[in-house]
This record gives sequence, C-alpha cells and structure tokens, in this order.
Amino acid sequence: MRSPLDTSAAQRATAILVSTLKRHSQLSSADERAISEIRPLTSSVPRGKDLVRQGDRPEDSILLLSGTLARYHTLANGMRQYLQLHPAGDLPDLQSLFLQIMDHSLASIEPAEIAFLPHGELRRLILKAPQVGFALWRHTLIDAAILRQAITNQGLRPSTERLAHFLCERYTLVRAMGLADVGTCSLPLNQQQIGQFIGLSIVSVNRAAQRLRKDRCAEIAAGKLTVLNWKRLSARAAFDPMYLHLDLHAPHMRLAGGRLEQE
Amino acid sequence: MRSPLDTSAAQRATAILVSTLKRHSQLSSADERAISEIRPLTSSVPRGKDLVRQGDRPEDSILLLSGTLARYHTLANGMRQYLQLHPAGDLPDLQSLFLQIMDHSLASIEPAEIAFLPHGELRRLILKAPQVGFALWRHTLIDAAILRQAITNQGLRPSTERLAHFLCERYTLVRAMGLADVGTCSLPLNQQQIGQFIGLSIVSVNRAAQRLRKDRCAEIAAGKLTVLNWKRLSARAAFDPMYLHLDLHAPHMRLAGGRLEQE
DNA sequence: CGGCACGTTGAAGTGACTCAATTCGCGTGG
DNA sequence: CCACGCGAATTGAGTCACTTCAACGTGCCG
Repeated sequence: MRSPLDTSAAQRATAILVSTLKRHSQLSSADERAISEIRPLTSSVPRGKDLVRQGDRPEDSILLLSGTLARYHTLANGMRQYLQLHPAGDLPDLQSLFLQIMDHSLASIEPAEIAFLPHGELRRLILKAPQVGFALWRHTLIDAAILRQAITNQGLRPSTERLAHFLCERYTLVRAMGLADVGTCSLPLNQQQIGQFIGLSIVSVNRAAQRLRKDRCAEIAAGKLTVLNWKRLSARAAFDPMYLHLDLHAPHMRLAGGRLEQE
Repeated sequence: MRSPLDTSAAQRATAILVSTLKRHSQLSSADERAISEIRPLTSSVPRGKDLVRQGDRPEDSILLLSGTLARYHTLANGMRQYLQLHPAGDLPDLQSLFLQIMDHSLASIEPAEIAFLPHGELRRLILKAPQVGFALWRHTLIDAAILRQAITNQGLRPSTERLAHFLCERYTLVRAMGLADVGTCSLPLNQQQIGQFIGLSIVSVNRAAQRLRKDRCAEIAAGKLTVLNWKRLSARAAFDPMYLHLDLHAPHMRLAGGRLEQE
C-alpha cells in the first residue's frame, strides 16, 4: 500500500506541510529546510476506508495531501459520531505523536492521497527546529478550538442554525486552505453523514437544509456547498471565525476569491 | 490581586505542576529541576469570577492550585455552554501559550488559588527541557480528547446516559488527581450548570439525576457526587476511560482508594 | 421572620425522531 | 433504448424526549 521512497512525492508532501503550518504560524527558512528533510512515504486510499482505528497505536502521523478525511467515534451500539472533517493539507492525527492509543478512528470520506510522517522523524524535527514544534502544537490547539465550537453548536443551537454553523465553518476552512472558489466549496457528505456530525437525524438535516435553501442562505447538492448569501448564512449561525485562529487578511484568503465578509 | 514573589508559594506551585504532568508523562529529575526554576505569581480568587474572557490576549497560563475552574462559551443571546471542568492541579488555559486570542472564557466555580505561569518563562522552559514541552503538549492533547468525548456524549446519548457519562468522567478525573475518597467526589455545580455542560434544561437534569438515584447508580447532592454503584453507572454511560489517557494502574490511582473498576 | 437560591414537581407545548412511502438521479445490464 | 436497481433526497404522519412555564418545597442566612 505504501509506495517506496519517492523524492518528488516527498517534496510535494513537505511543501504542503509548510504551507499548512504557515497558515497560522511563522516559519524561518531554516525551519522550512528542516521540514523538507523529512522523507515521508505516500499512499493512495479509496473512499470509505479506515486509516486508523480506535485502539490502534500508530507509529506515524498522517498528512493529507488531497481528498478528505474524517475522525469519528463509534459507540458499542454501532452509532457513529463524526468529530472533525479534514480538507487537504490538514494533519488529522497529529495527536498520536504524544497519545499512544487512538481514542477515535480516522476514515477517508473521499479518495485521498496521504503521507505518513514517522513519529521518530517528527520528534527529531521538533527537537532540531523548536519553532516547527510550536507550529505543530498550535495546529493541534486550533483543532481543540474547533472541537469546543462543536460542543457549543450541539448544545445551544437548534437544527437550522446548527447546520448553518457547520456549513460556515466548512466553507471558511476550505477557503483558508485556498481550495474554494467564491461562494462554493466541496462538501463530500450525504445528509446521513452531516447528521452524524451535528447530532441530527437525516430527516432533520434534510428539513434544515431546505430551510436554508428557501431562505437563500446556502444550498447543498451533489457533494457541493453553495453559499447563496454569506452575510445571511453567517448571521443565522452567529458564526464568528475567530476561533479558527486564521489570519483572515493573509494573502491566501484574498487570493481565494475576495471578501469573506461579504456577498 | 497577584501576590508578590513568595518562594514557598512558588515551590508549591511547581510541585503541583510536576505531579500533574507525571500523571501522564515521564519526567527526568533534570526536567523537574527545570520546572522548579519557574517563579510563578500566585493569587486567590472568589467563586464566580472570570479569570480570562473571550477575546482576551493573556500573557500567562494558569495553573490551578486548589478549587475548581471551568471554561465556557457565551452566545450573543447570553446562553452559556460550559466546555470543561478543571479540578485542582489542572492547566485550564495552556492553549493561550500559542493561541493569541481566547476563544472562550475561564471562570472560577469555587473559590480558587491559582498560579500564573508567564508565557515567556514557559517558552524558555520548553526550549531548555523539551521533554517538559512534550508533557505540556500531551496535556493539551488529552484536553482535546475530552472535548471529543463531550461531542459524542451530546450527539449520541439520551439525557440519563449523558448525565451518567458526565459523572463518570468527573469522578475518574478527580480520582486520578488523587482528590477523591472512595465512591465520592466533589461536584461544585448546581443543576443549572450541569445542564449547561451537557446541553440539557435544568428540568431534564433534575429528572435524569432522579433516575440515576432511583436506580442506585449515583447521587448528586450539596456539591457532592456519590457513586452508589460504579459498575452500573459506567455501564449505563458506556464509559470507557481510555480517552483520558491516564495510567489507571499508577500508584496515585490505587492510593485514591482502590479498585476503580469495582463497586 | 423574610428573602433567596436551589431543587422538585406537574402540565402543556414543540422540535426533533422514527417509520414508511415516494421520488429523483444515475449507472448498469438486458 | 429502456427497464431495473440502488443510493440518496424528500415528504407525510405519528410519537416521544426534552423544553418551557409556573408553582411549590426546603434549607440557609441575614
């Protein structure tokens, strides 16, 4: 499954890692050089495959090069709760670097390309370039901030507002990754899965989505989210992107097609 | 408010920090010495006071010496969602070391003693003793694991099971801190606040608590949780403490009064 | 004694759930 | 080309868990 050492693939991976970390952290050129010395193995996975399972003890952390991954919990009765949706560029199980046992699973939602960053190499990298360590740490802290919002979203918001918030977050994150056109981004989930993210039944997701569509806020169709009116959508969700700790004025946010606040 | 430099208070604080980190991480004696060189300021706060607010940019992280703190979100409409309850020994806003802006608030639930660990000193400590940095990082990762469980708890479990899970987590964490007698621990929350933790109305909390009491699982009264039958309680919650990433066989777990699994 | 915070209870309302049927889009095979 | 199957979206109907509202009990403290 894992491809043999391939220099160009490794370079692509480290370049993606650098740009992901630069989204929220400053790196010196020495830091970047240190990162580029990692030689990760890369691999392709089809849709719907578990990369890591609850109870596993992984020896590498995953960098997502393309596609979409998601983390989830499974209860004994088989019910599933999705925890986080990871767009390309993300580091979906960095925590396994310091937590031996996986307390959740990680699956591919779309076909994906991934790079395996061996824990040993990561530790060496962090010792050699502490600022890179801080950037990685910050990355895990932003993850935690996103989890906190998910708690509040589920605890306090009724279905339509809850869905709206979920969509706002997704759109903003994909935009931040520089992967979205204006007013639209991929959302490779069916209504069942969206429900498992935000704690709603499939029927409720459907009706909430219809309300958002009828009110010309947003539209979900064919694995794509279309934002019809960002102002209305984000207002409905009471969405404040502060918790994502992104630099919303950074070039990549502007490049991605203009005013996040408007339209 | 902050007391002047006091050597013995600082020593107490660093000792608590060491024992907290040792709960999940190994520290060399050199690491411990490096930690003990921190000279934090300490302070007492009454019940119900915000230590840090959403939007603040703190310059130190807080170590809780005694009492209880909680983190929470506030929505524009004034609704409150509690996110995490921190027993003595915990580091409730370590993330501010790398995330400039607070995306949530931190308040005292009980009168508390706290130590302020200046970010600058923490960064120096981490550079000097990387293993301490790893331990602190691990601490924030366990926090994230707890947040993930909270999402699943709210998304998947009905009221009684949800409350049961909340109680199991609280009991296990306080036990791990070595602060609980057998079968009982402090829970300085009223039913309103419990509801704001687990996303239930005060009435539902009341009725869920009654069911747990009637079924001889657990009892909540006067700021105290009494576990009547751990097996039944944890089974009802489908509670698996793995996500807390504690060493359940460590001496402090045994010292705290015996078999966590039983009675 | 009065006030207050907290817990408890009953009753009525409702948002979300389950169940079940129908429709839609799309790829596949006859 | 059309029939078919299948997964996903949609819809309606009935139910239920949790909510809100409102009242009342209880213990504590000034």
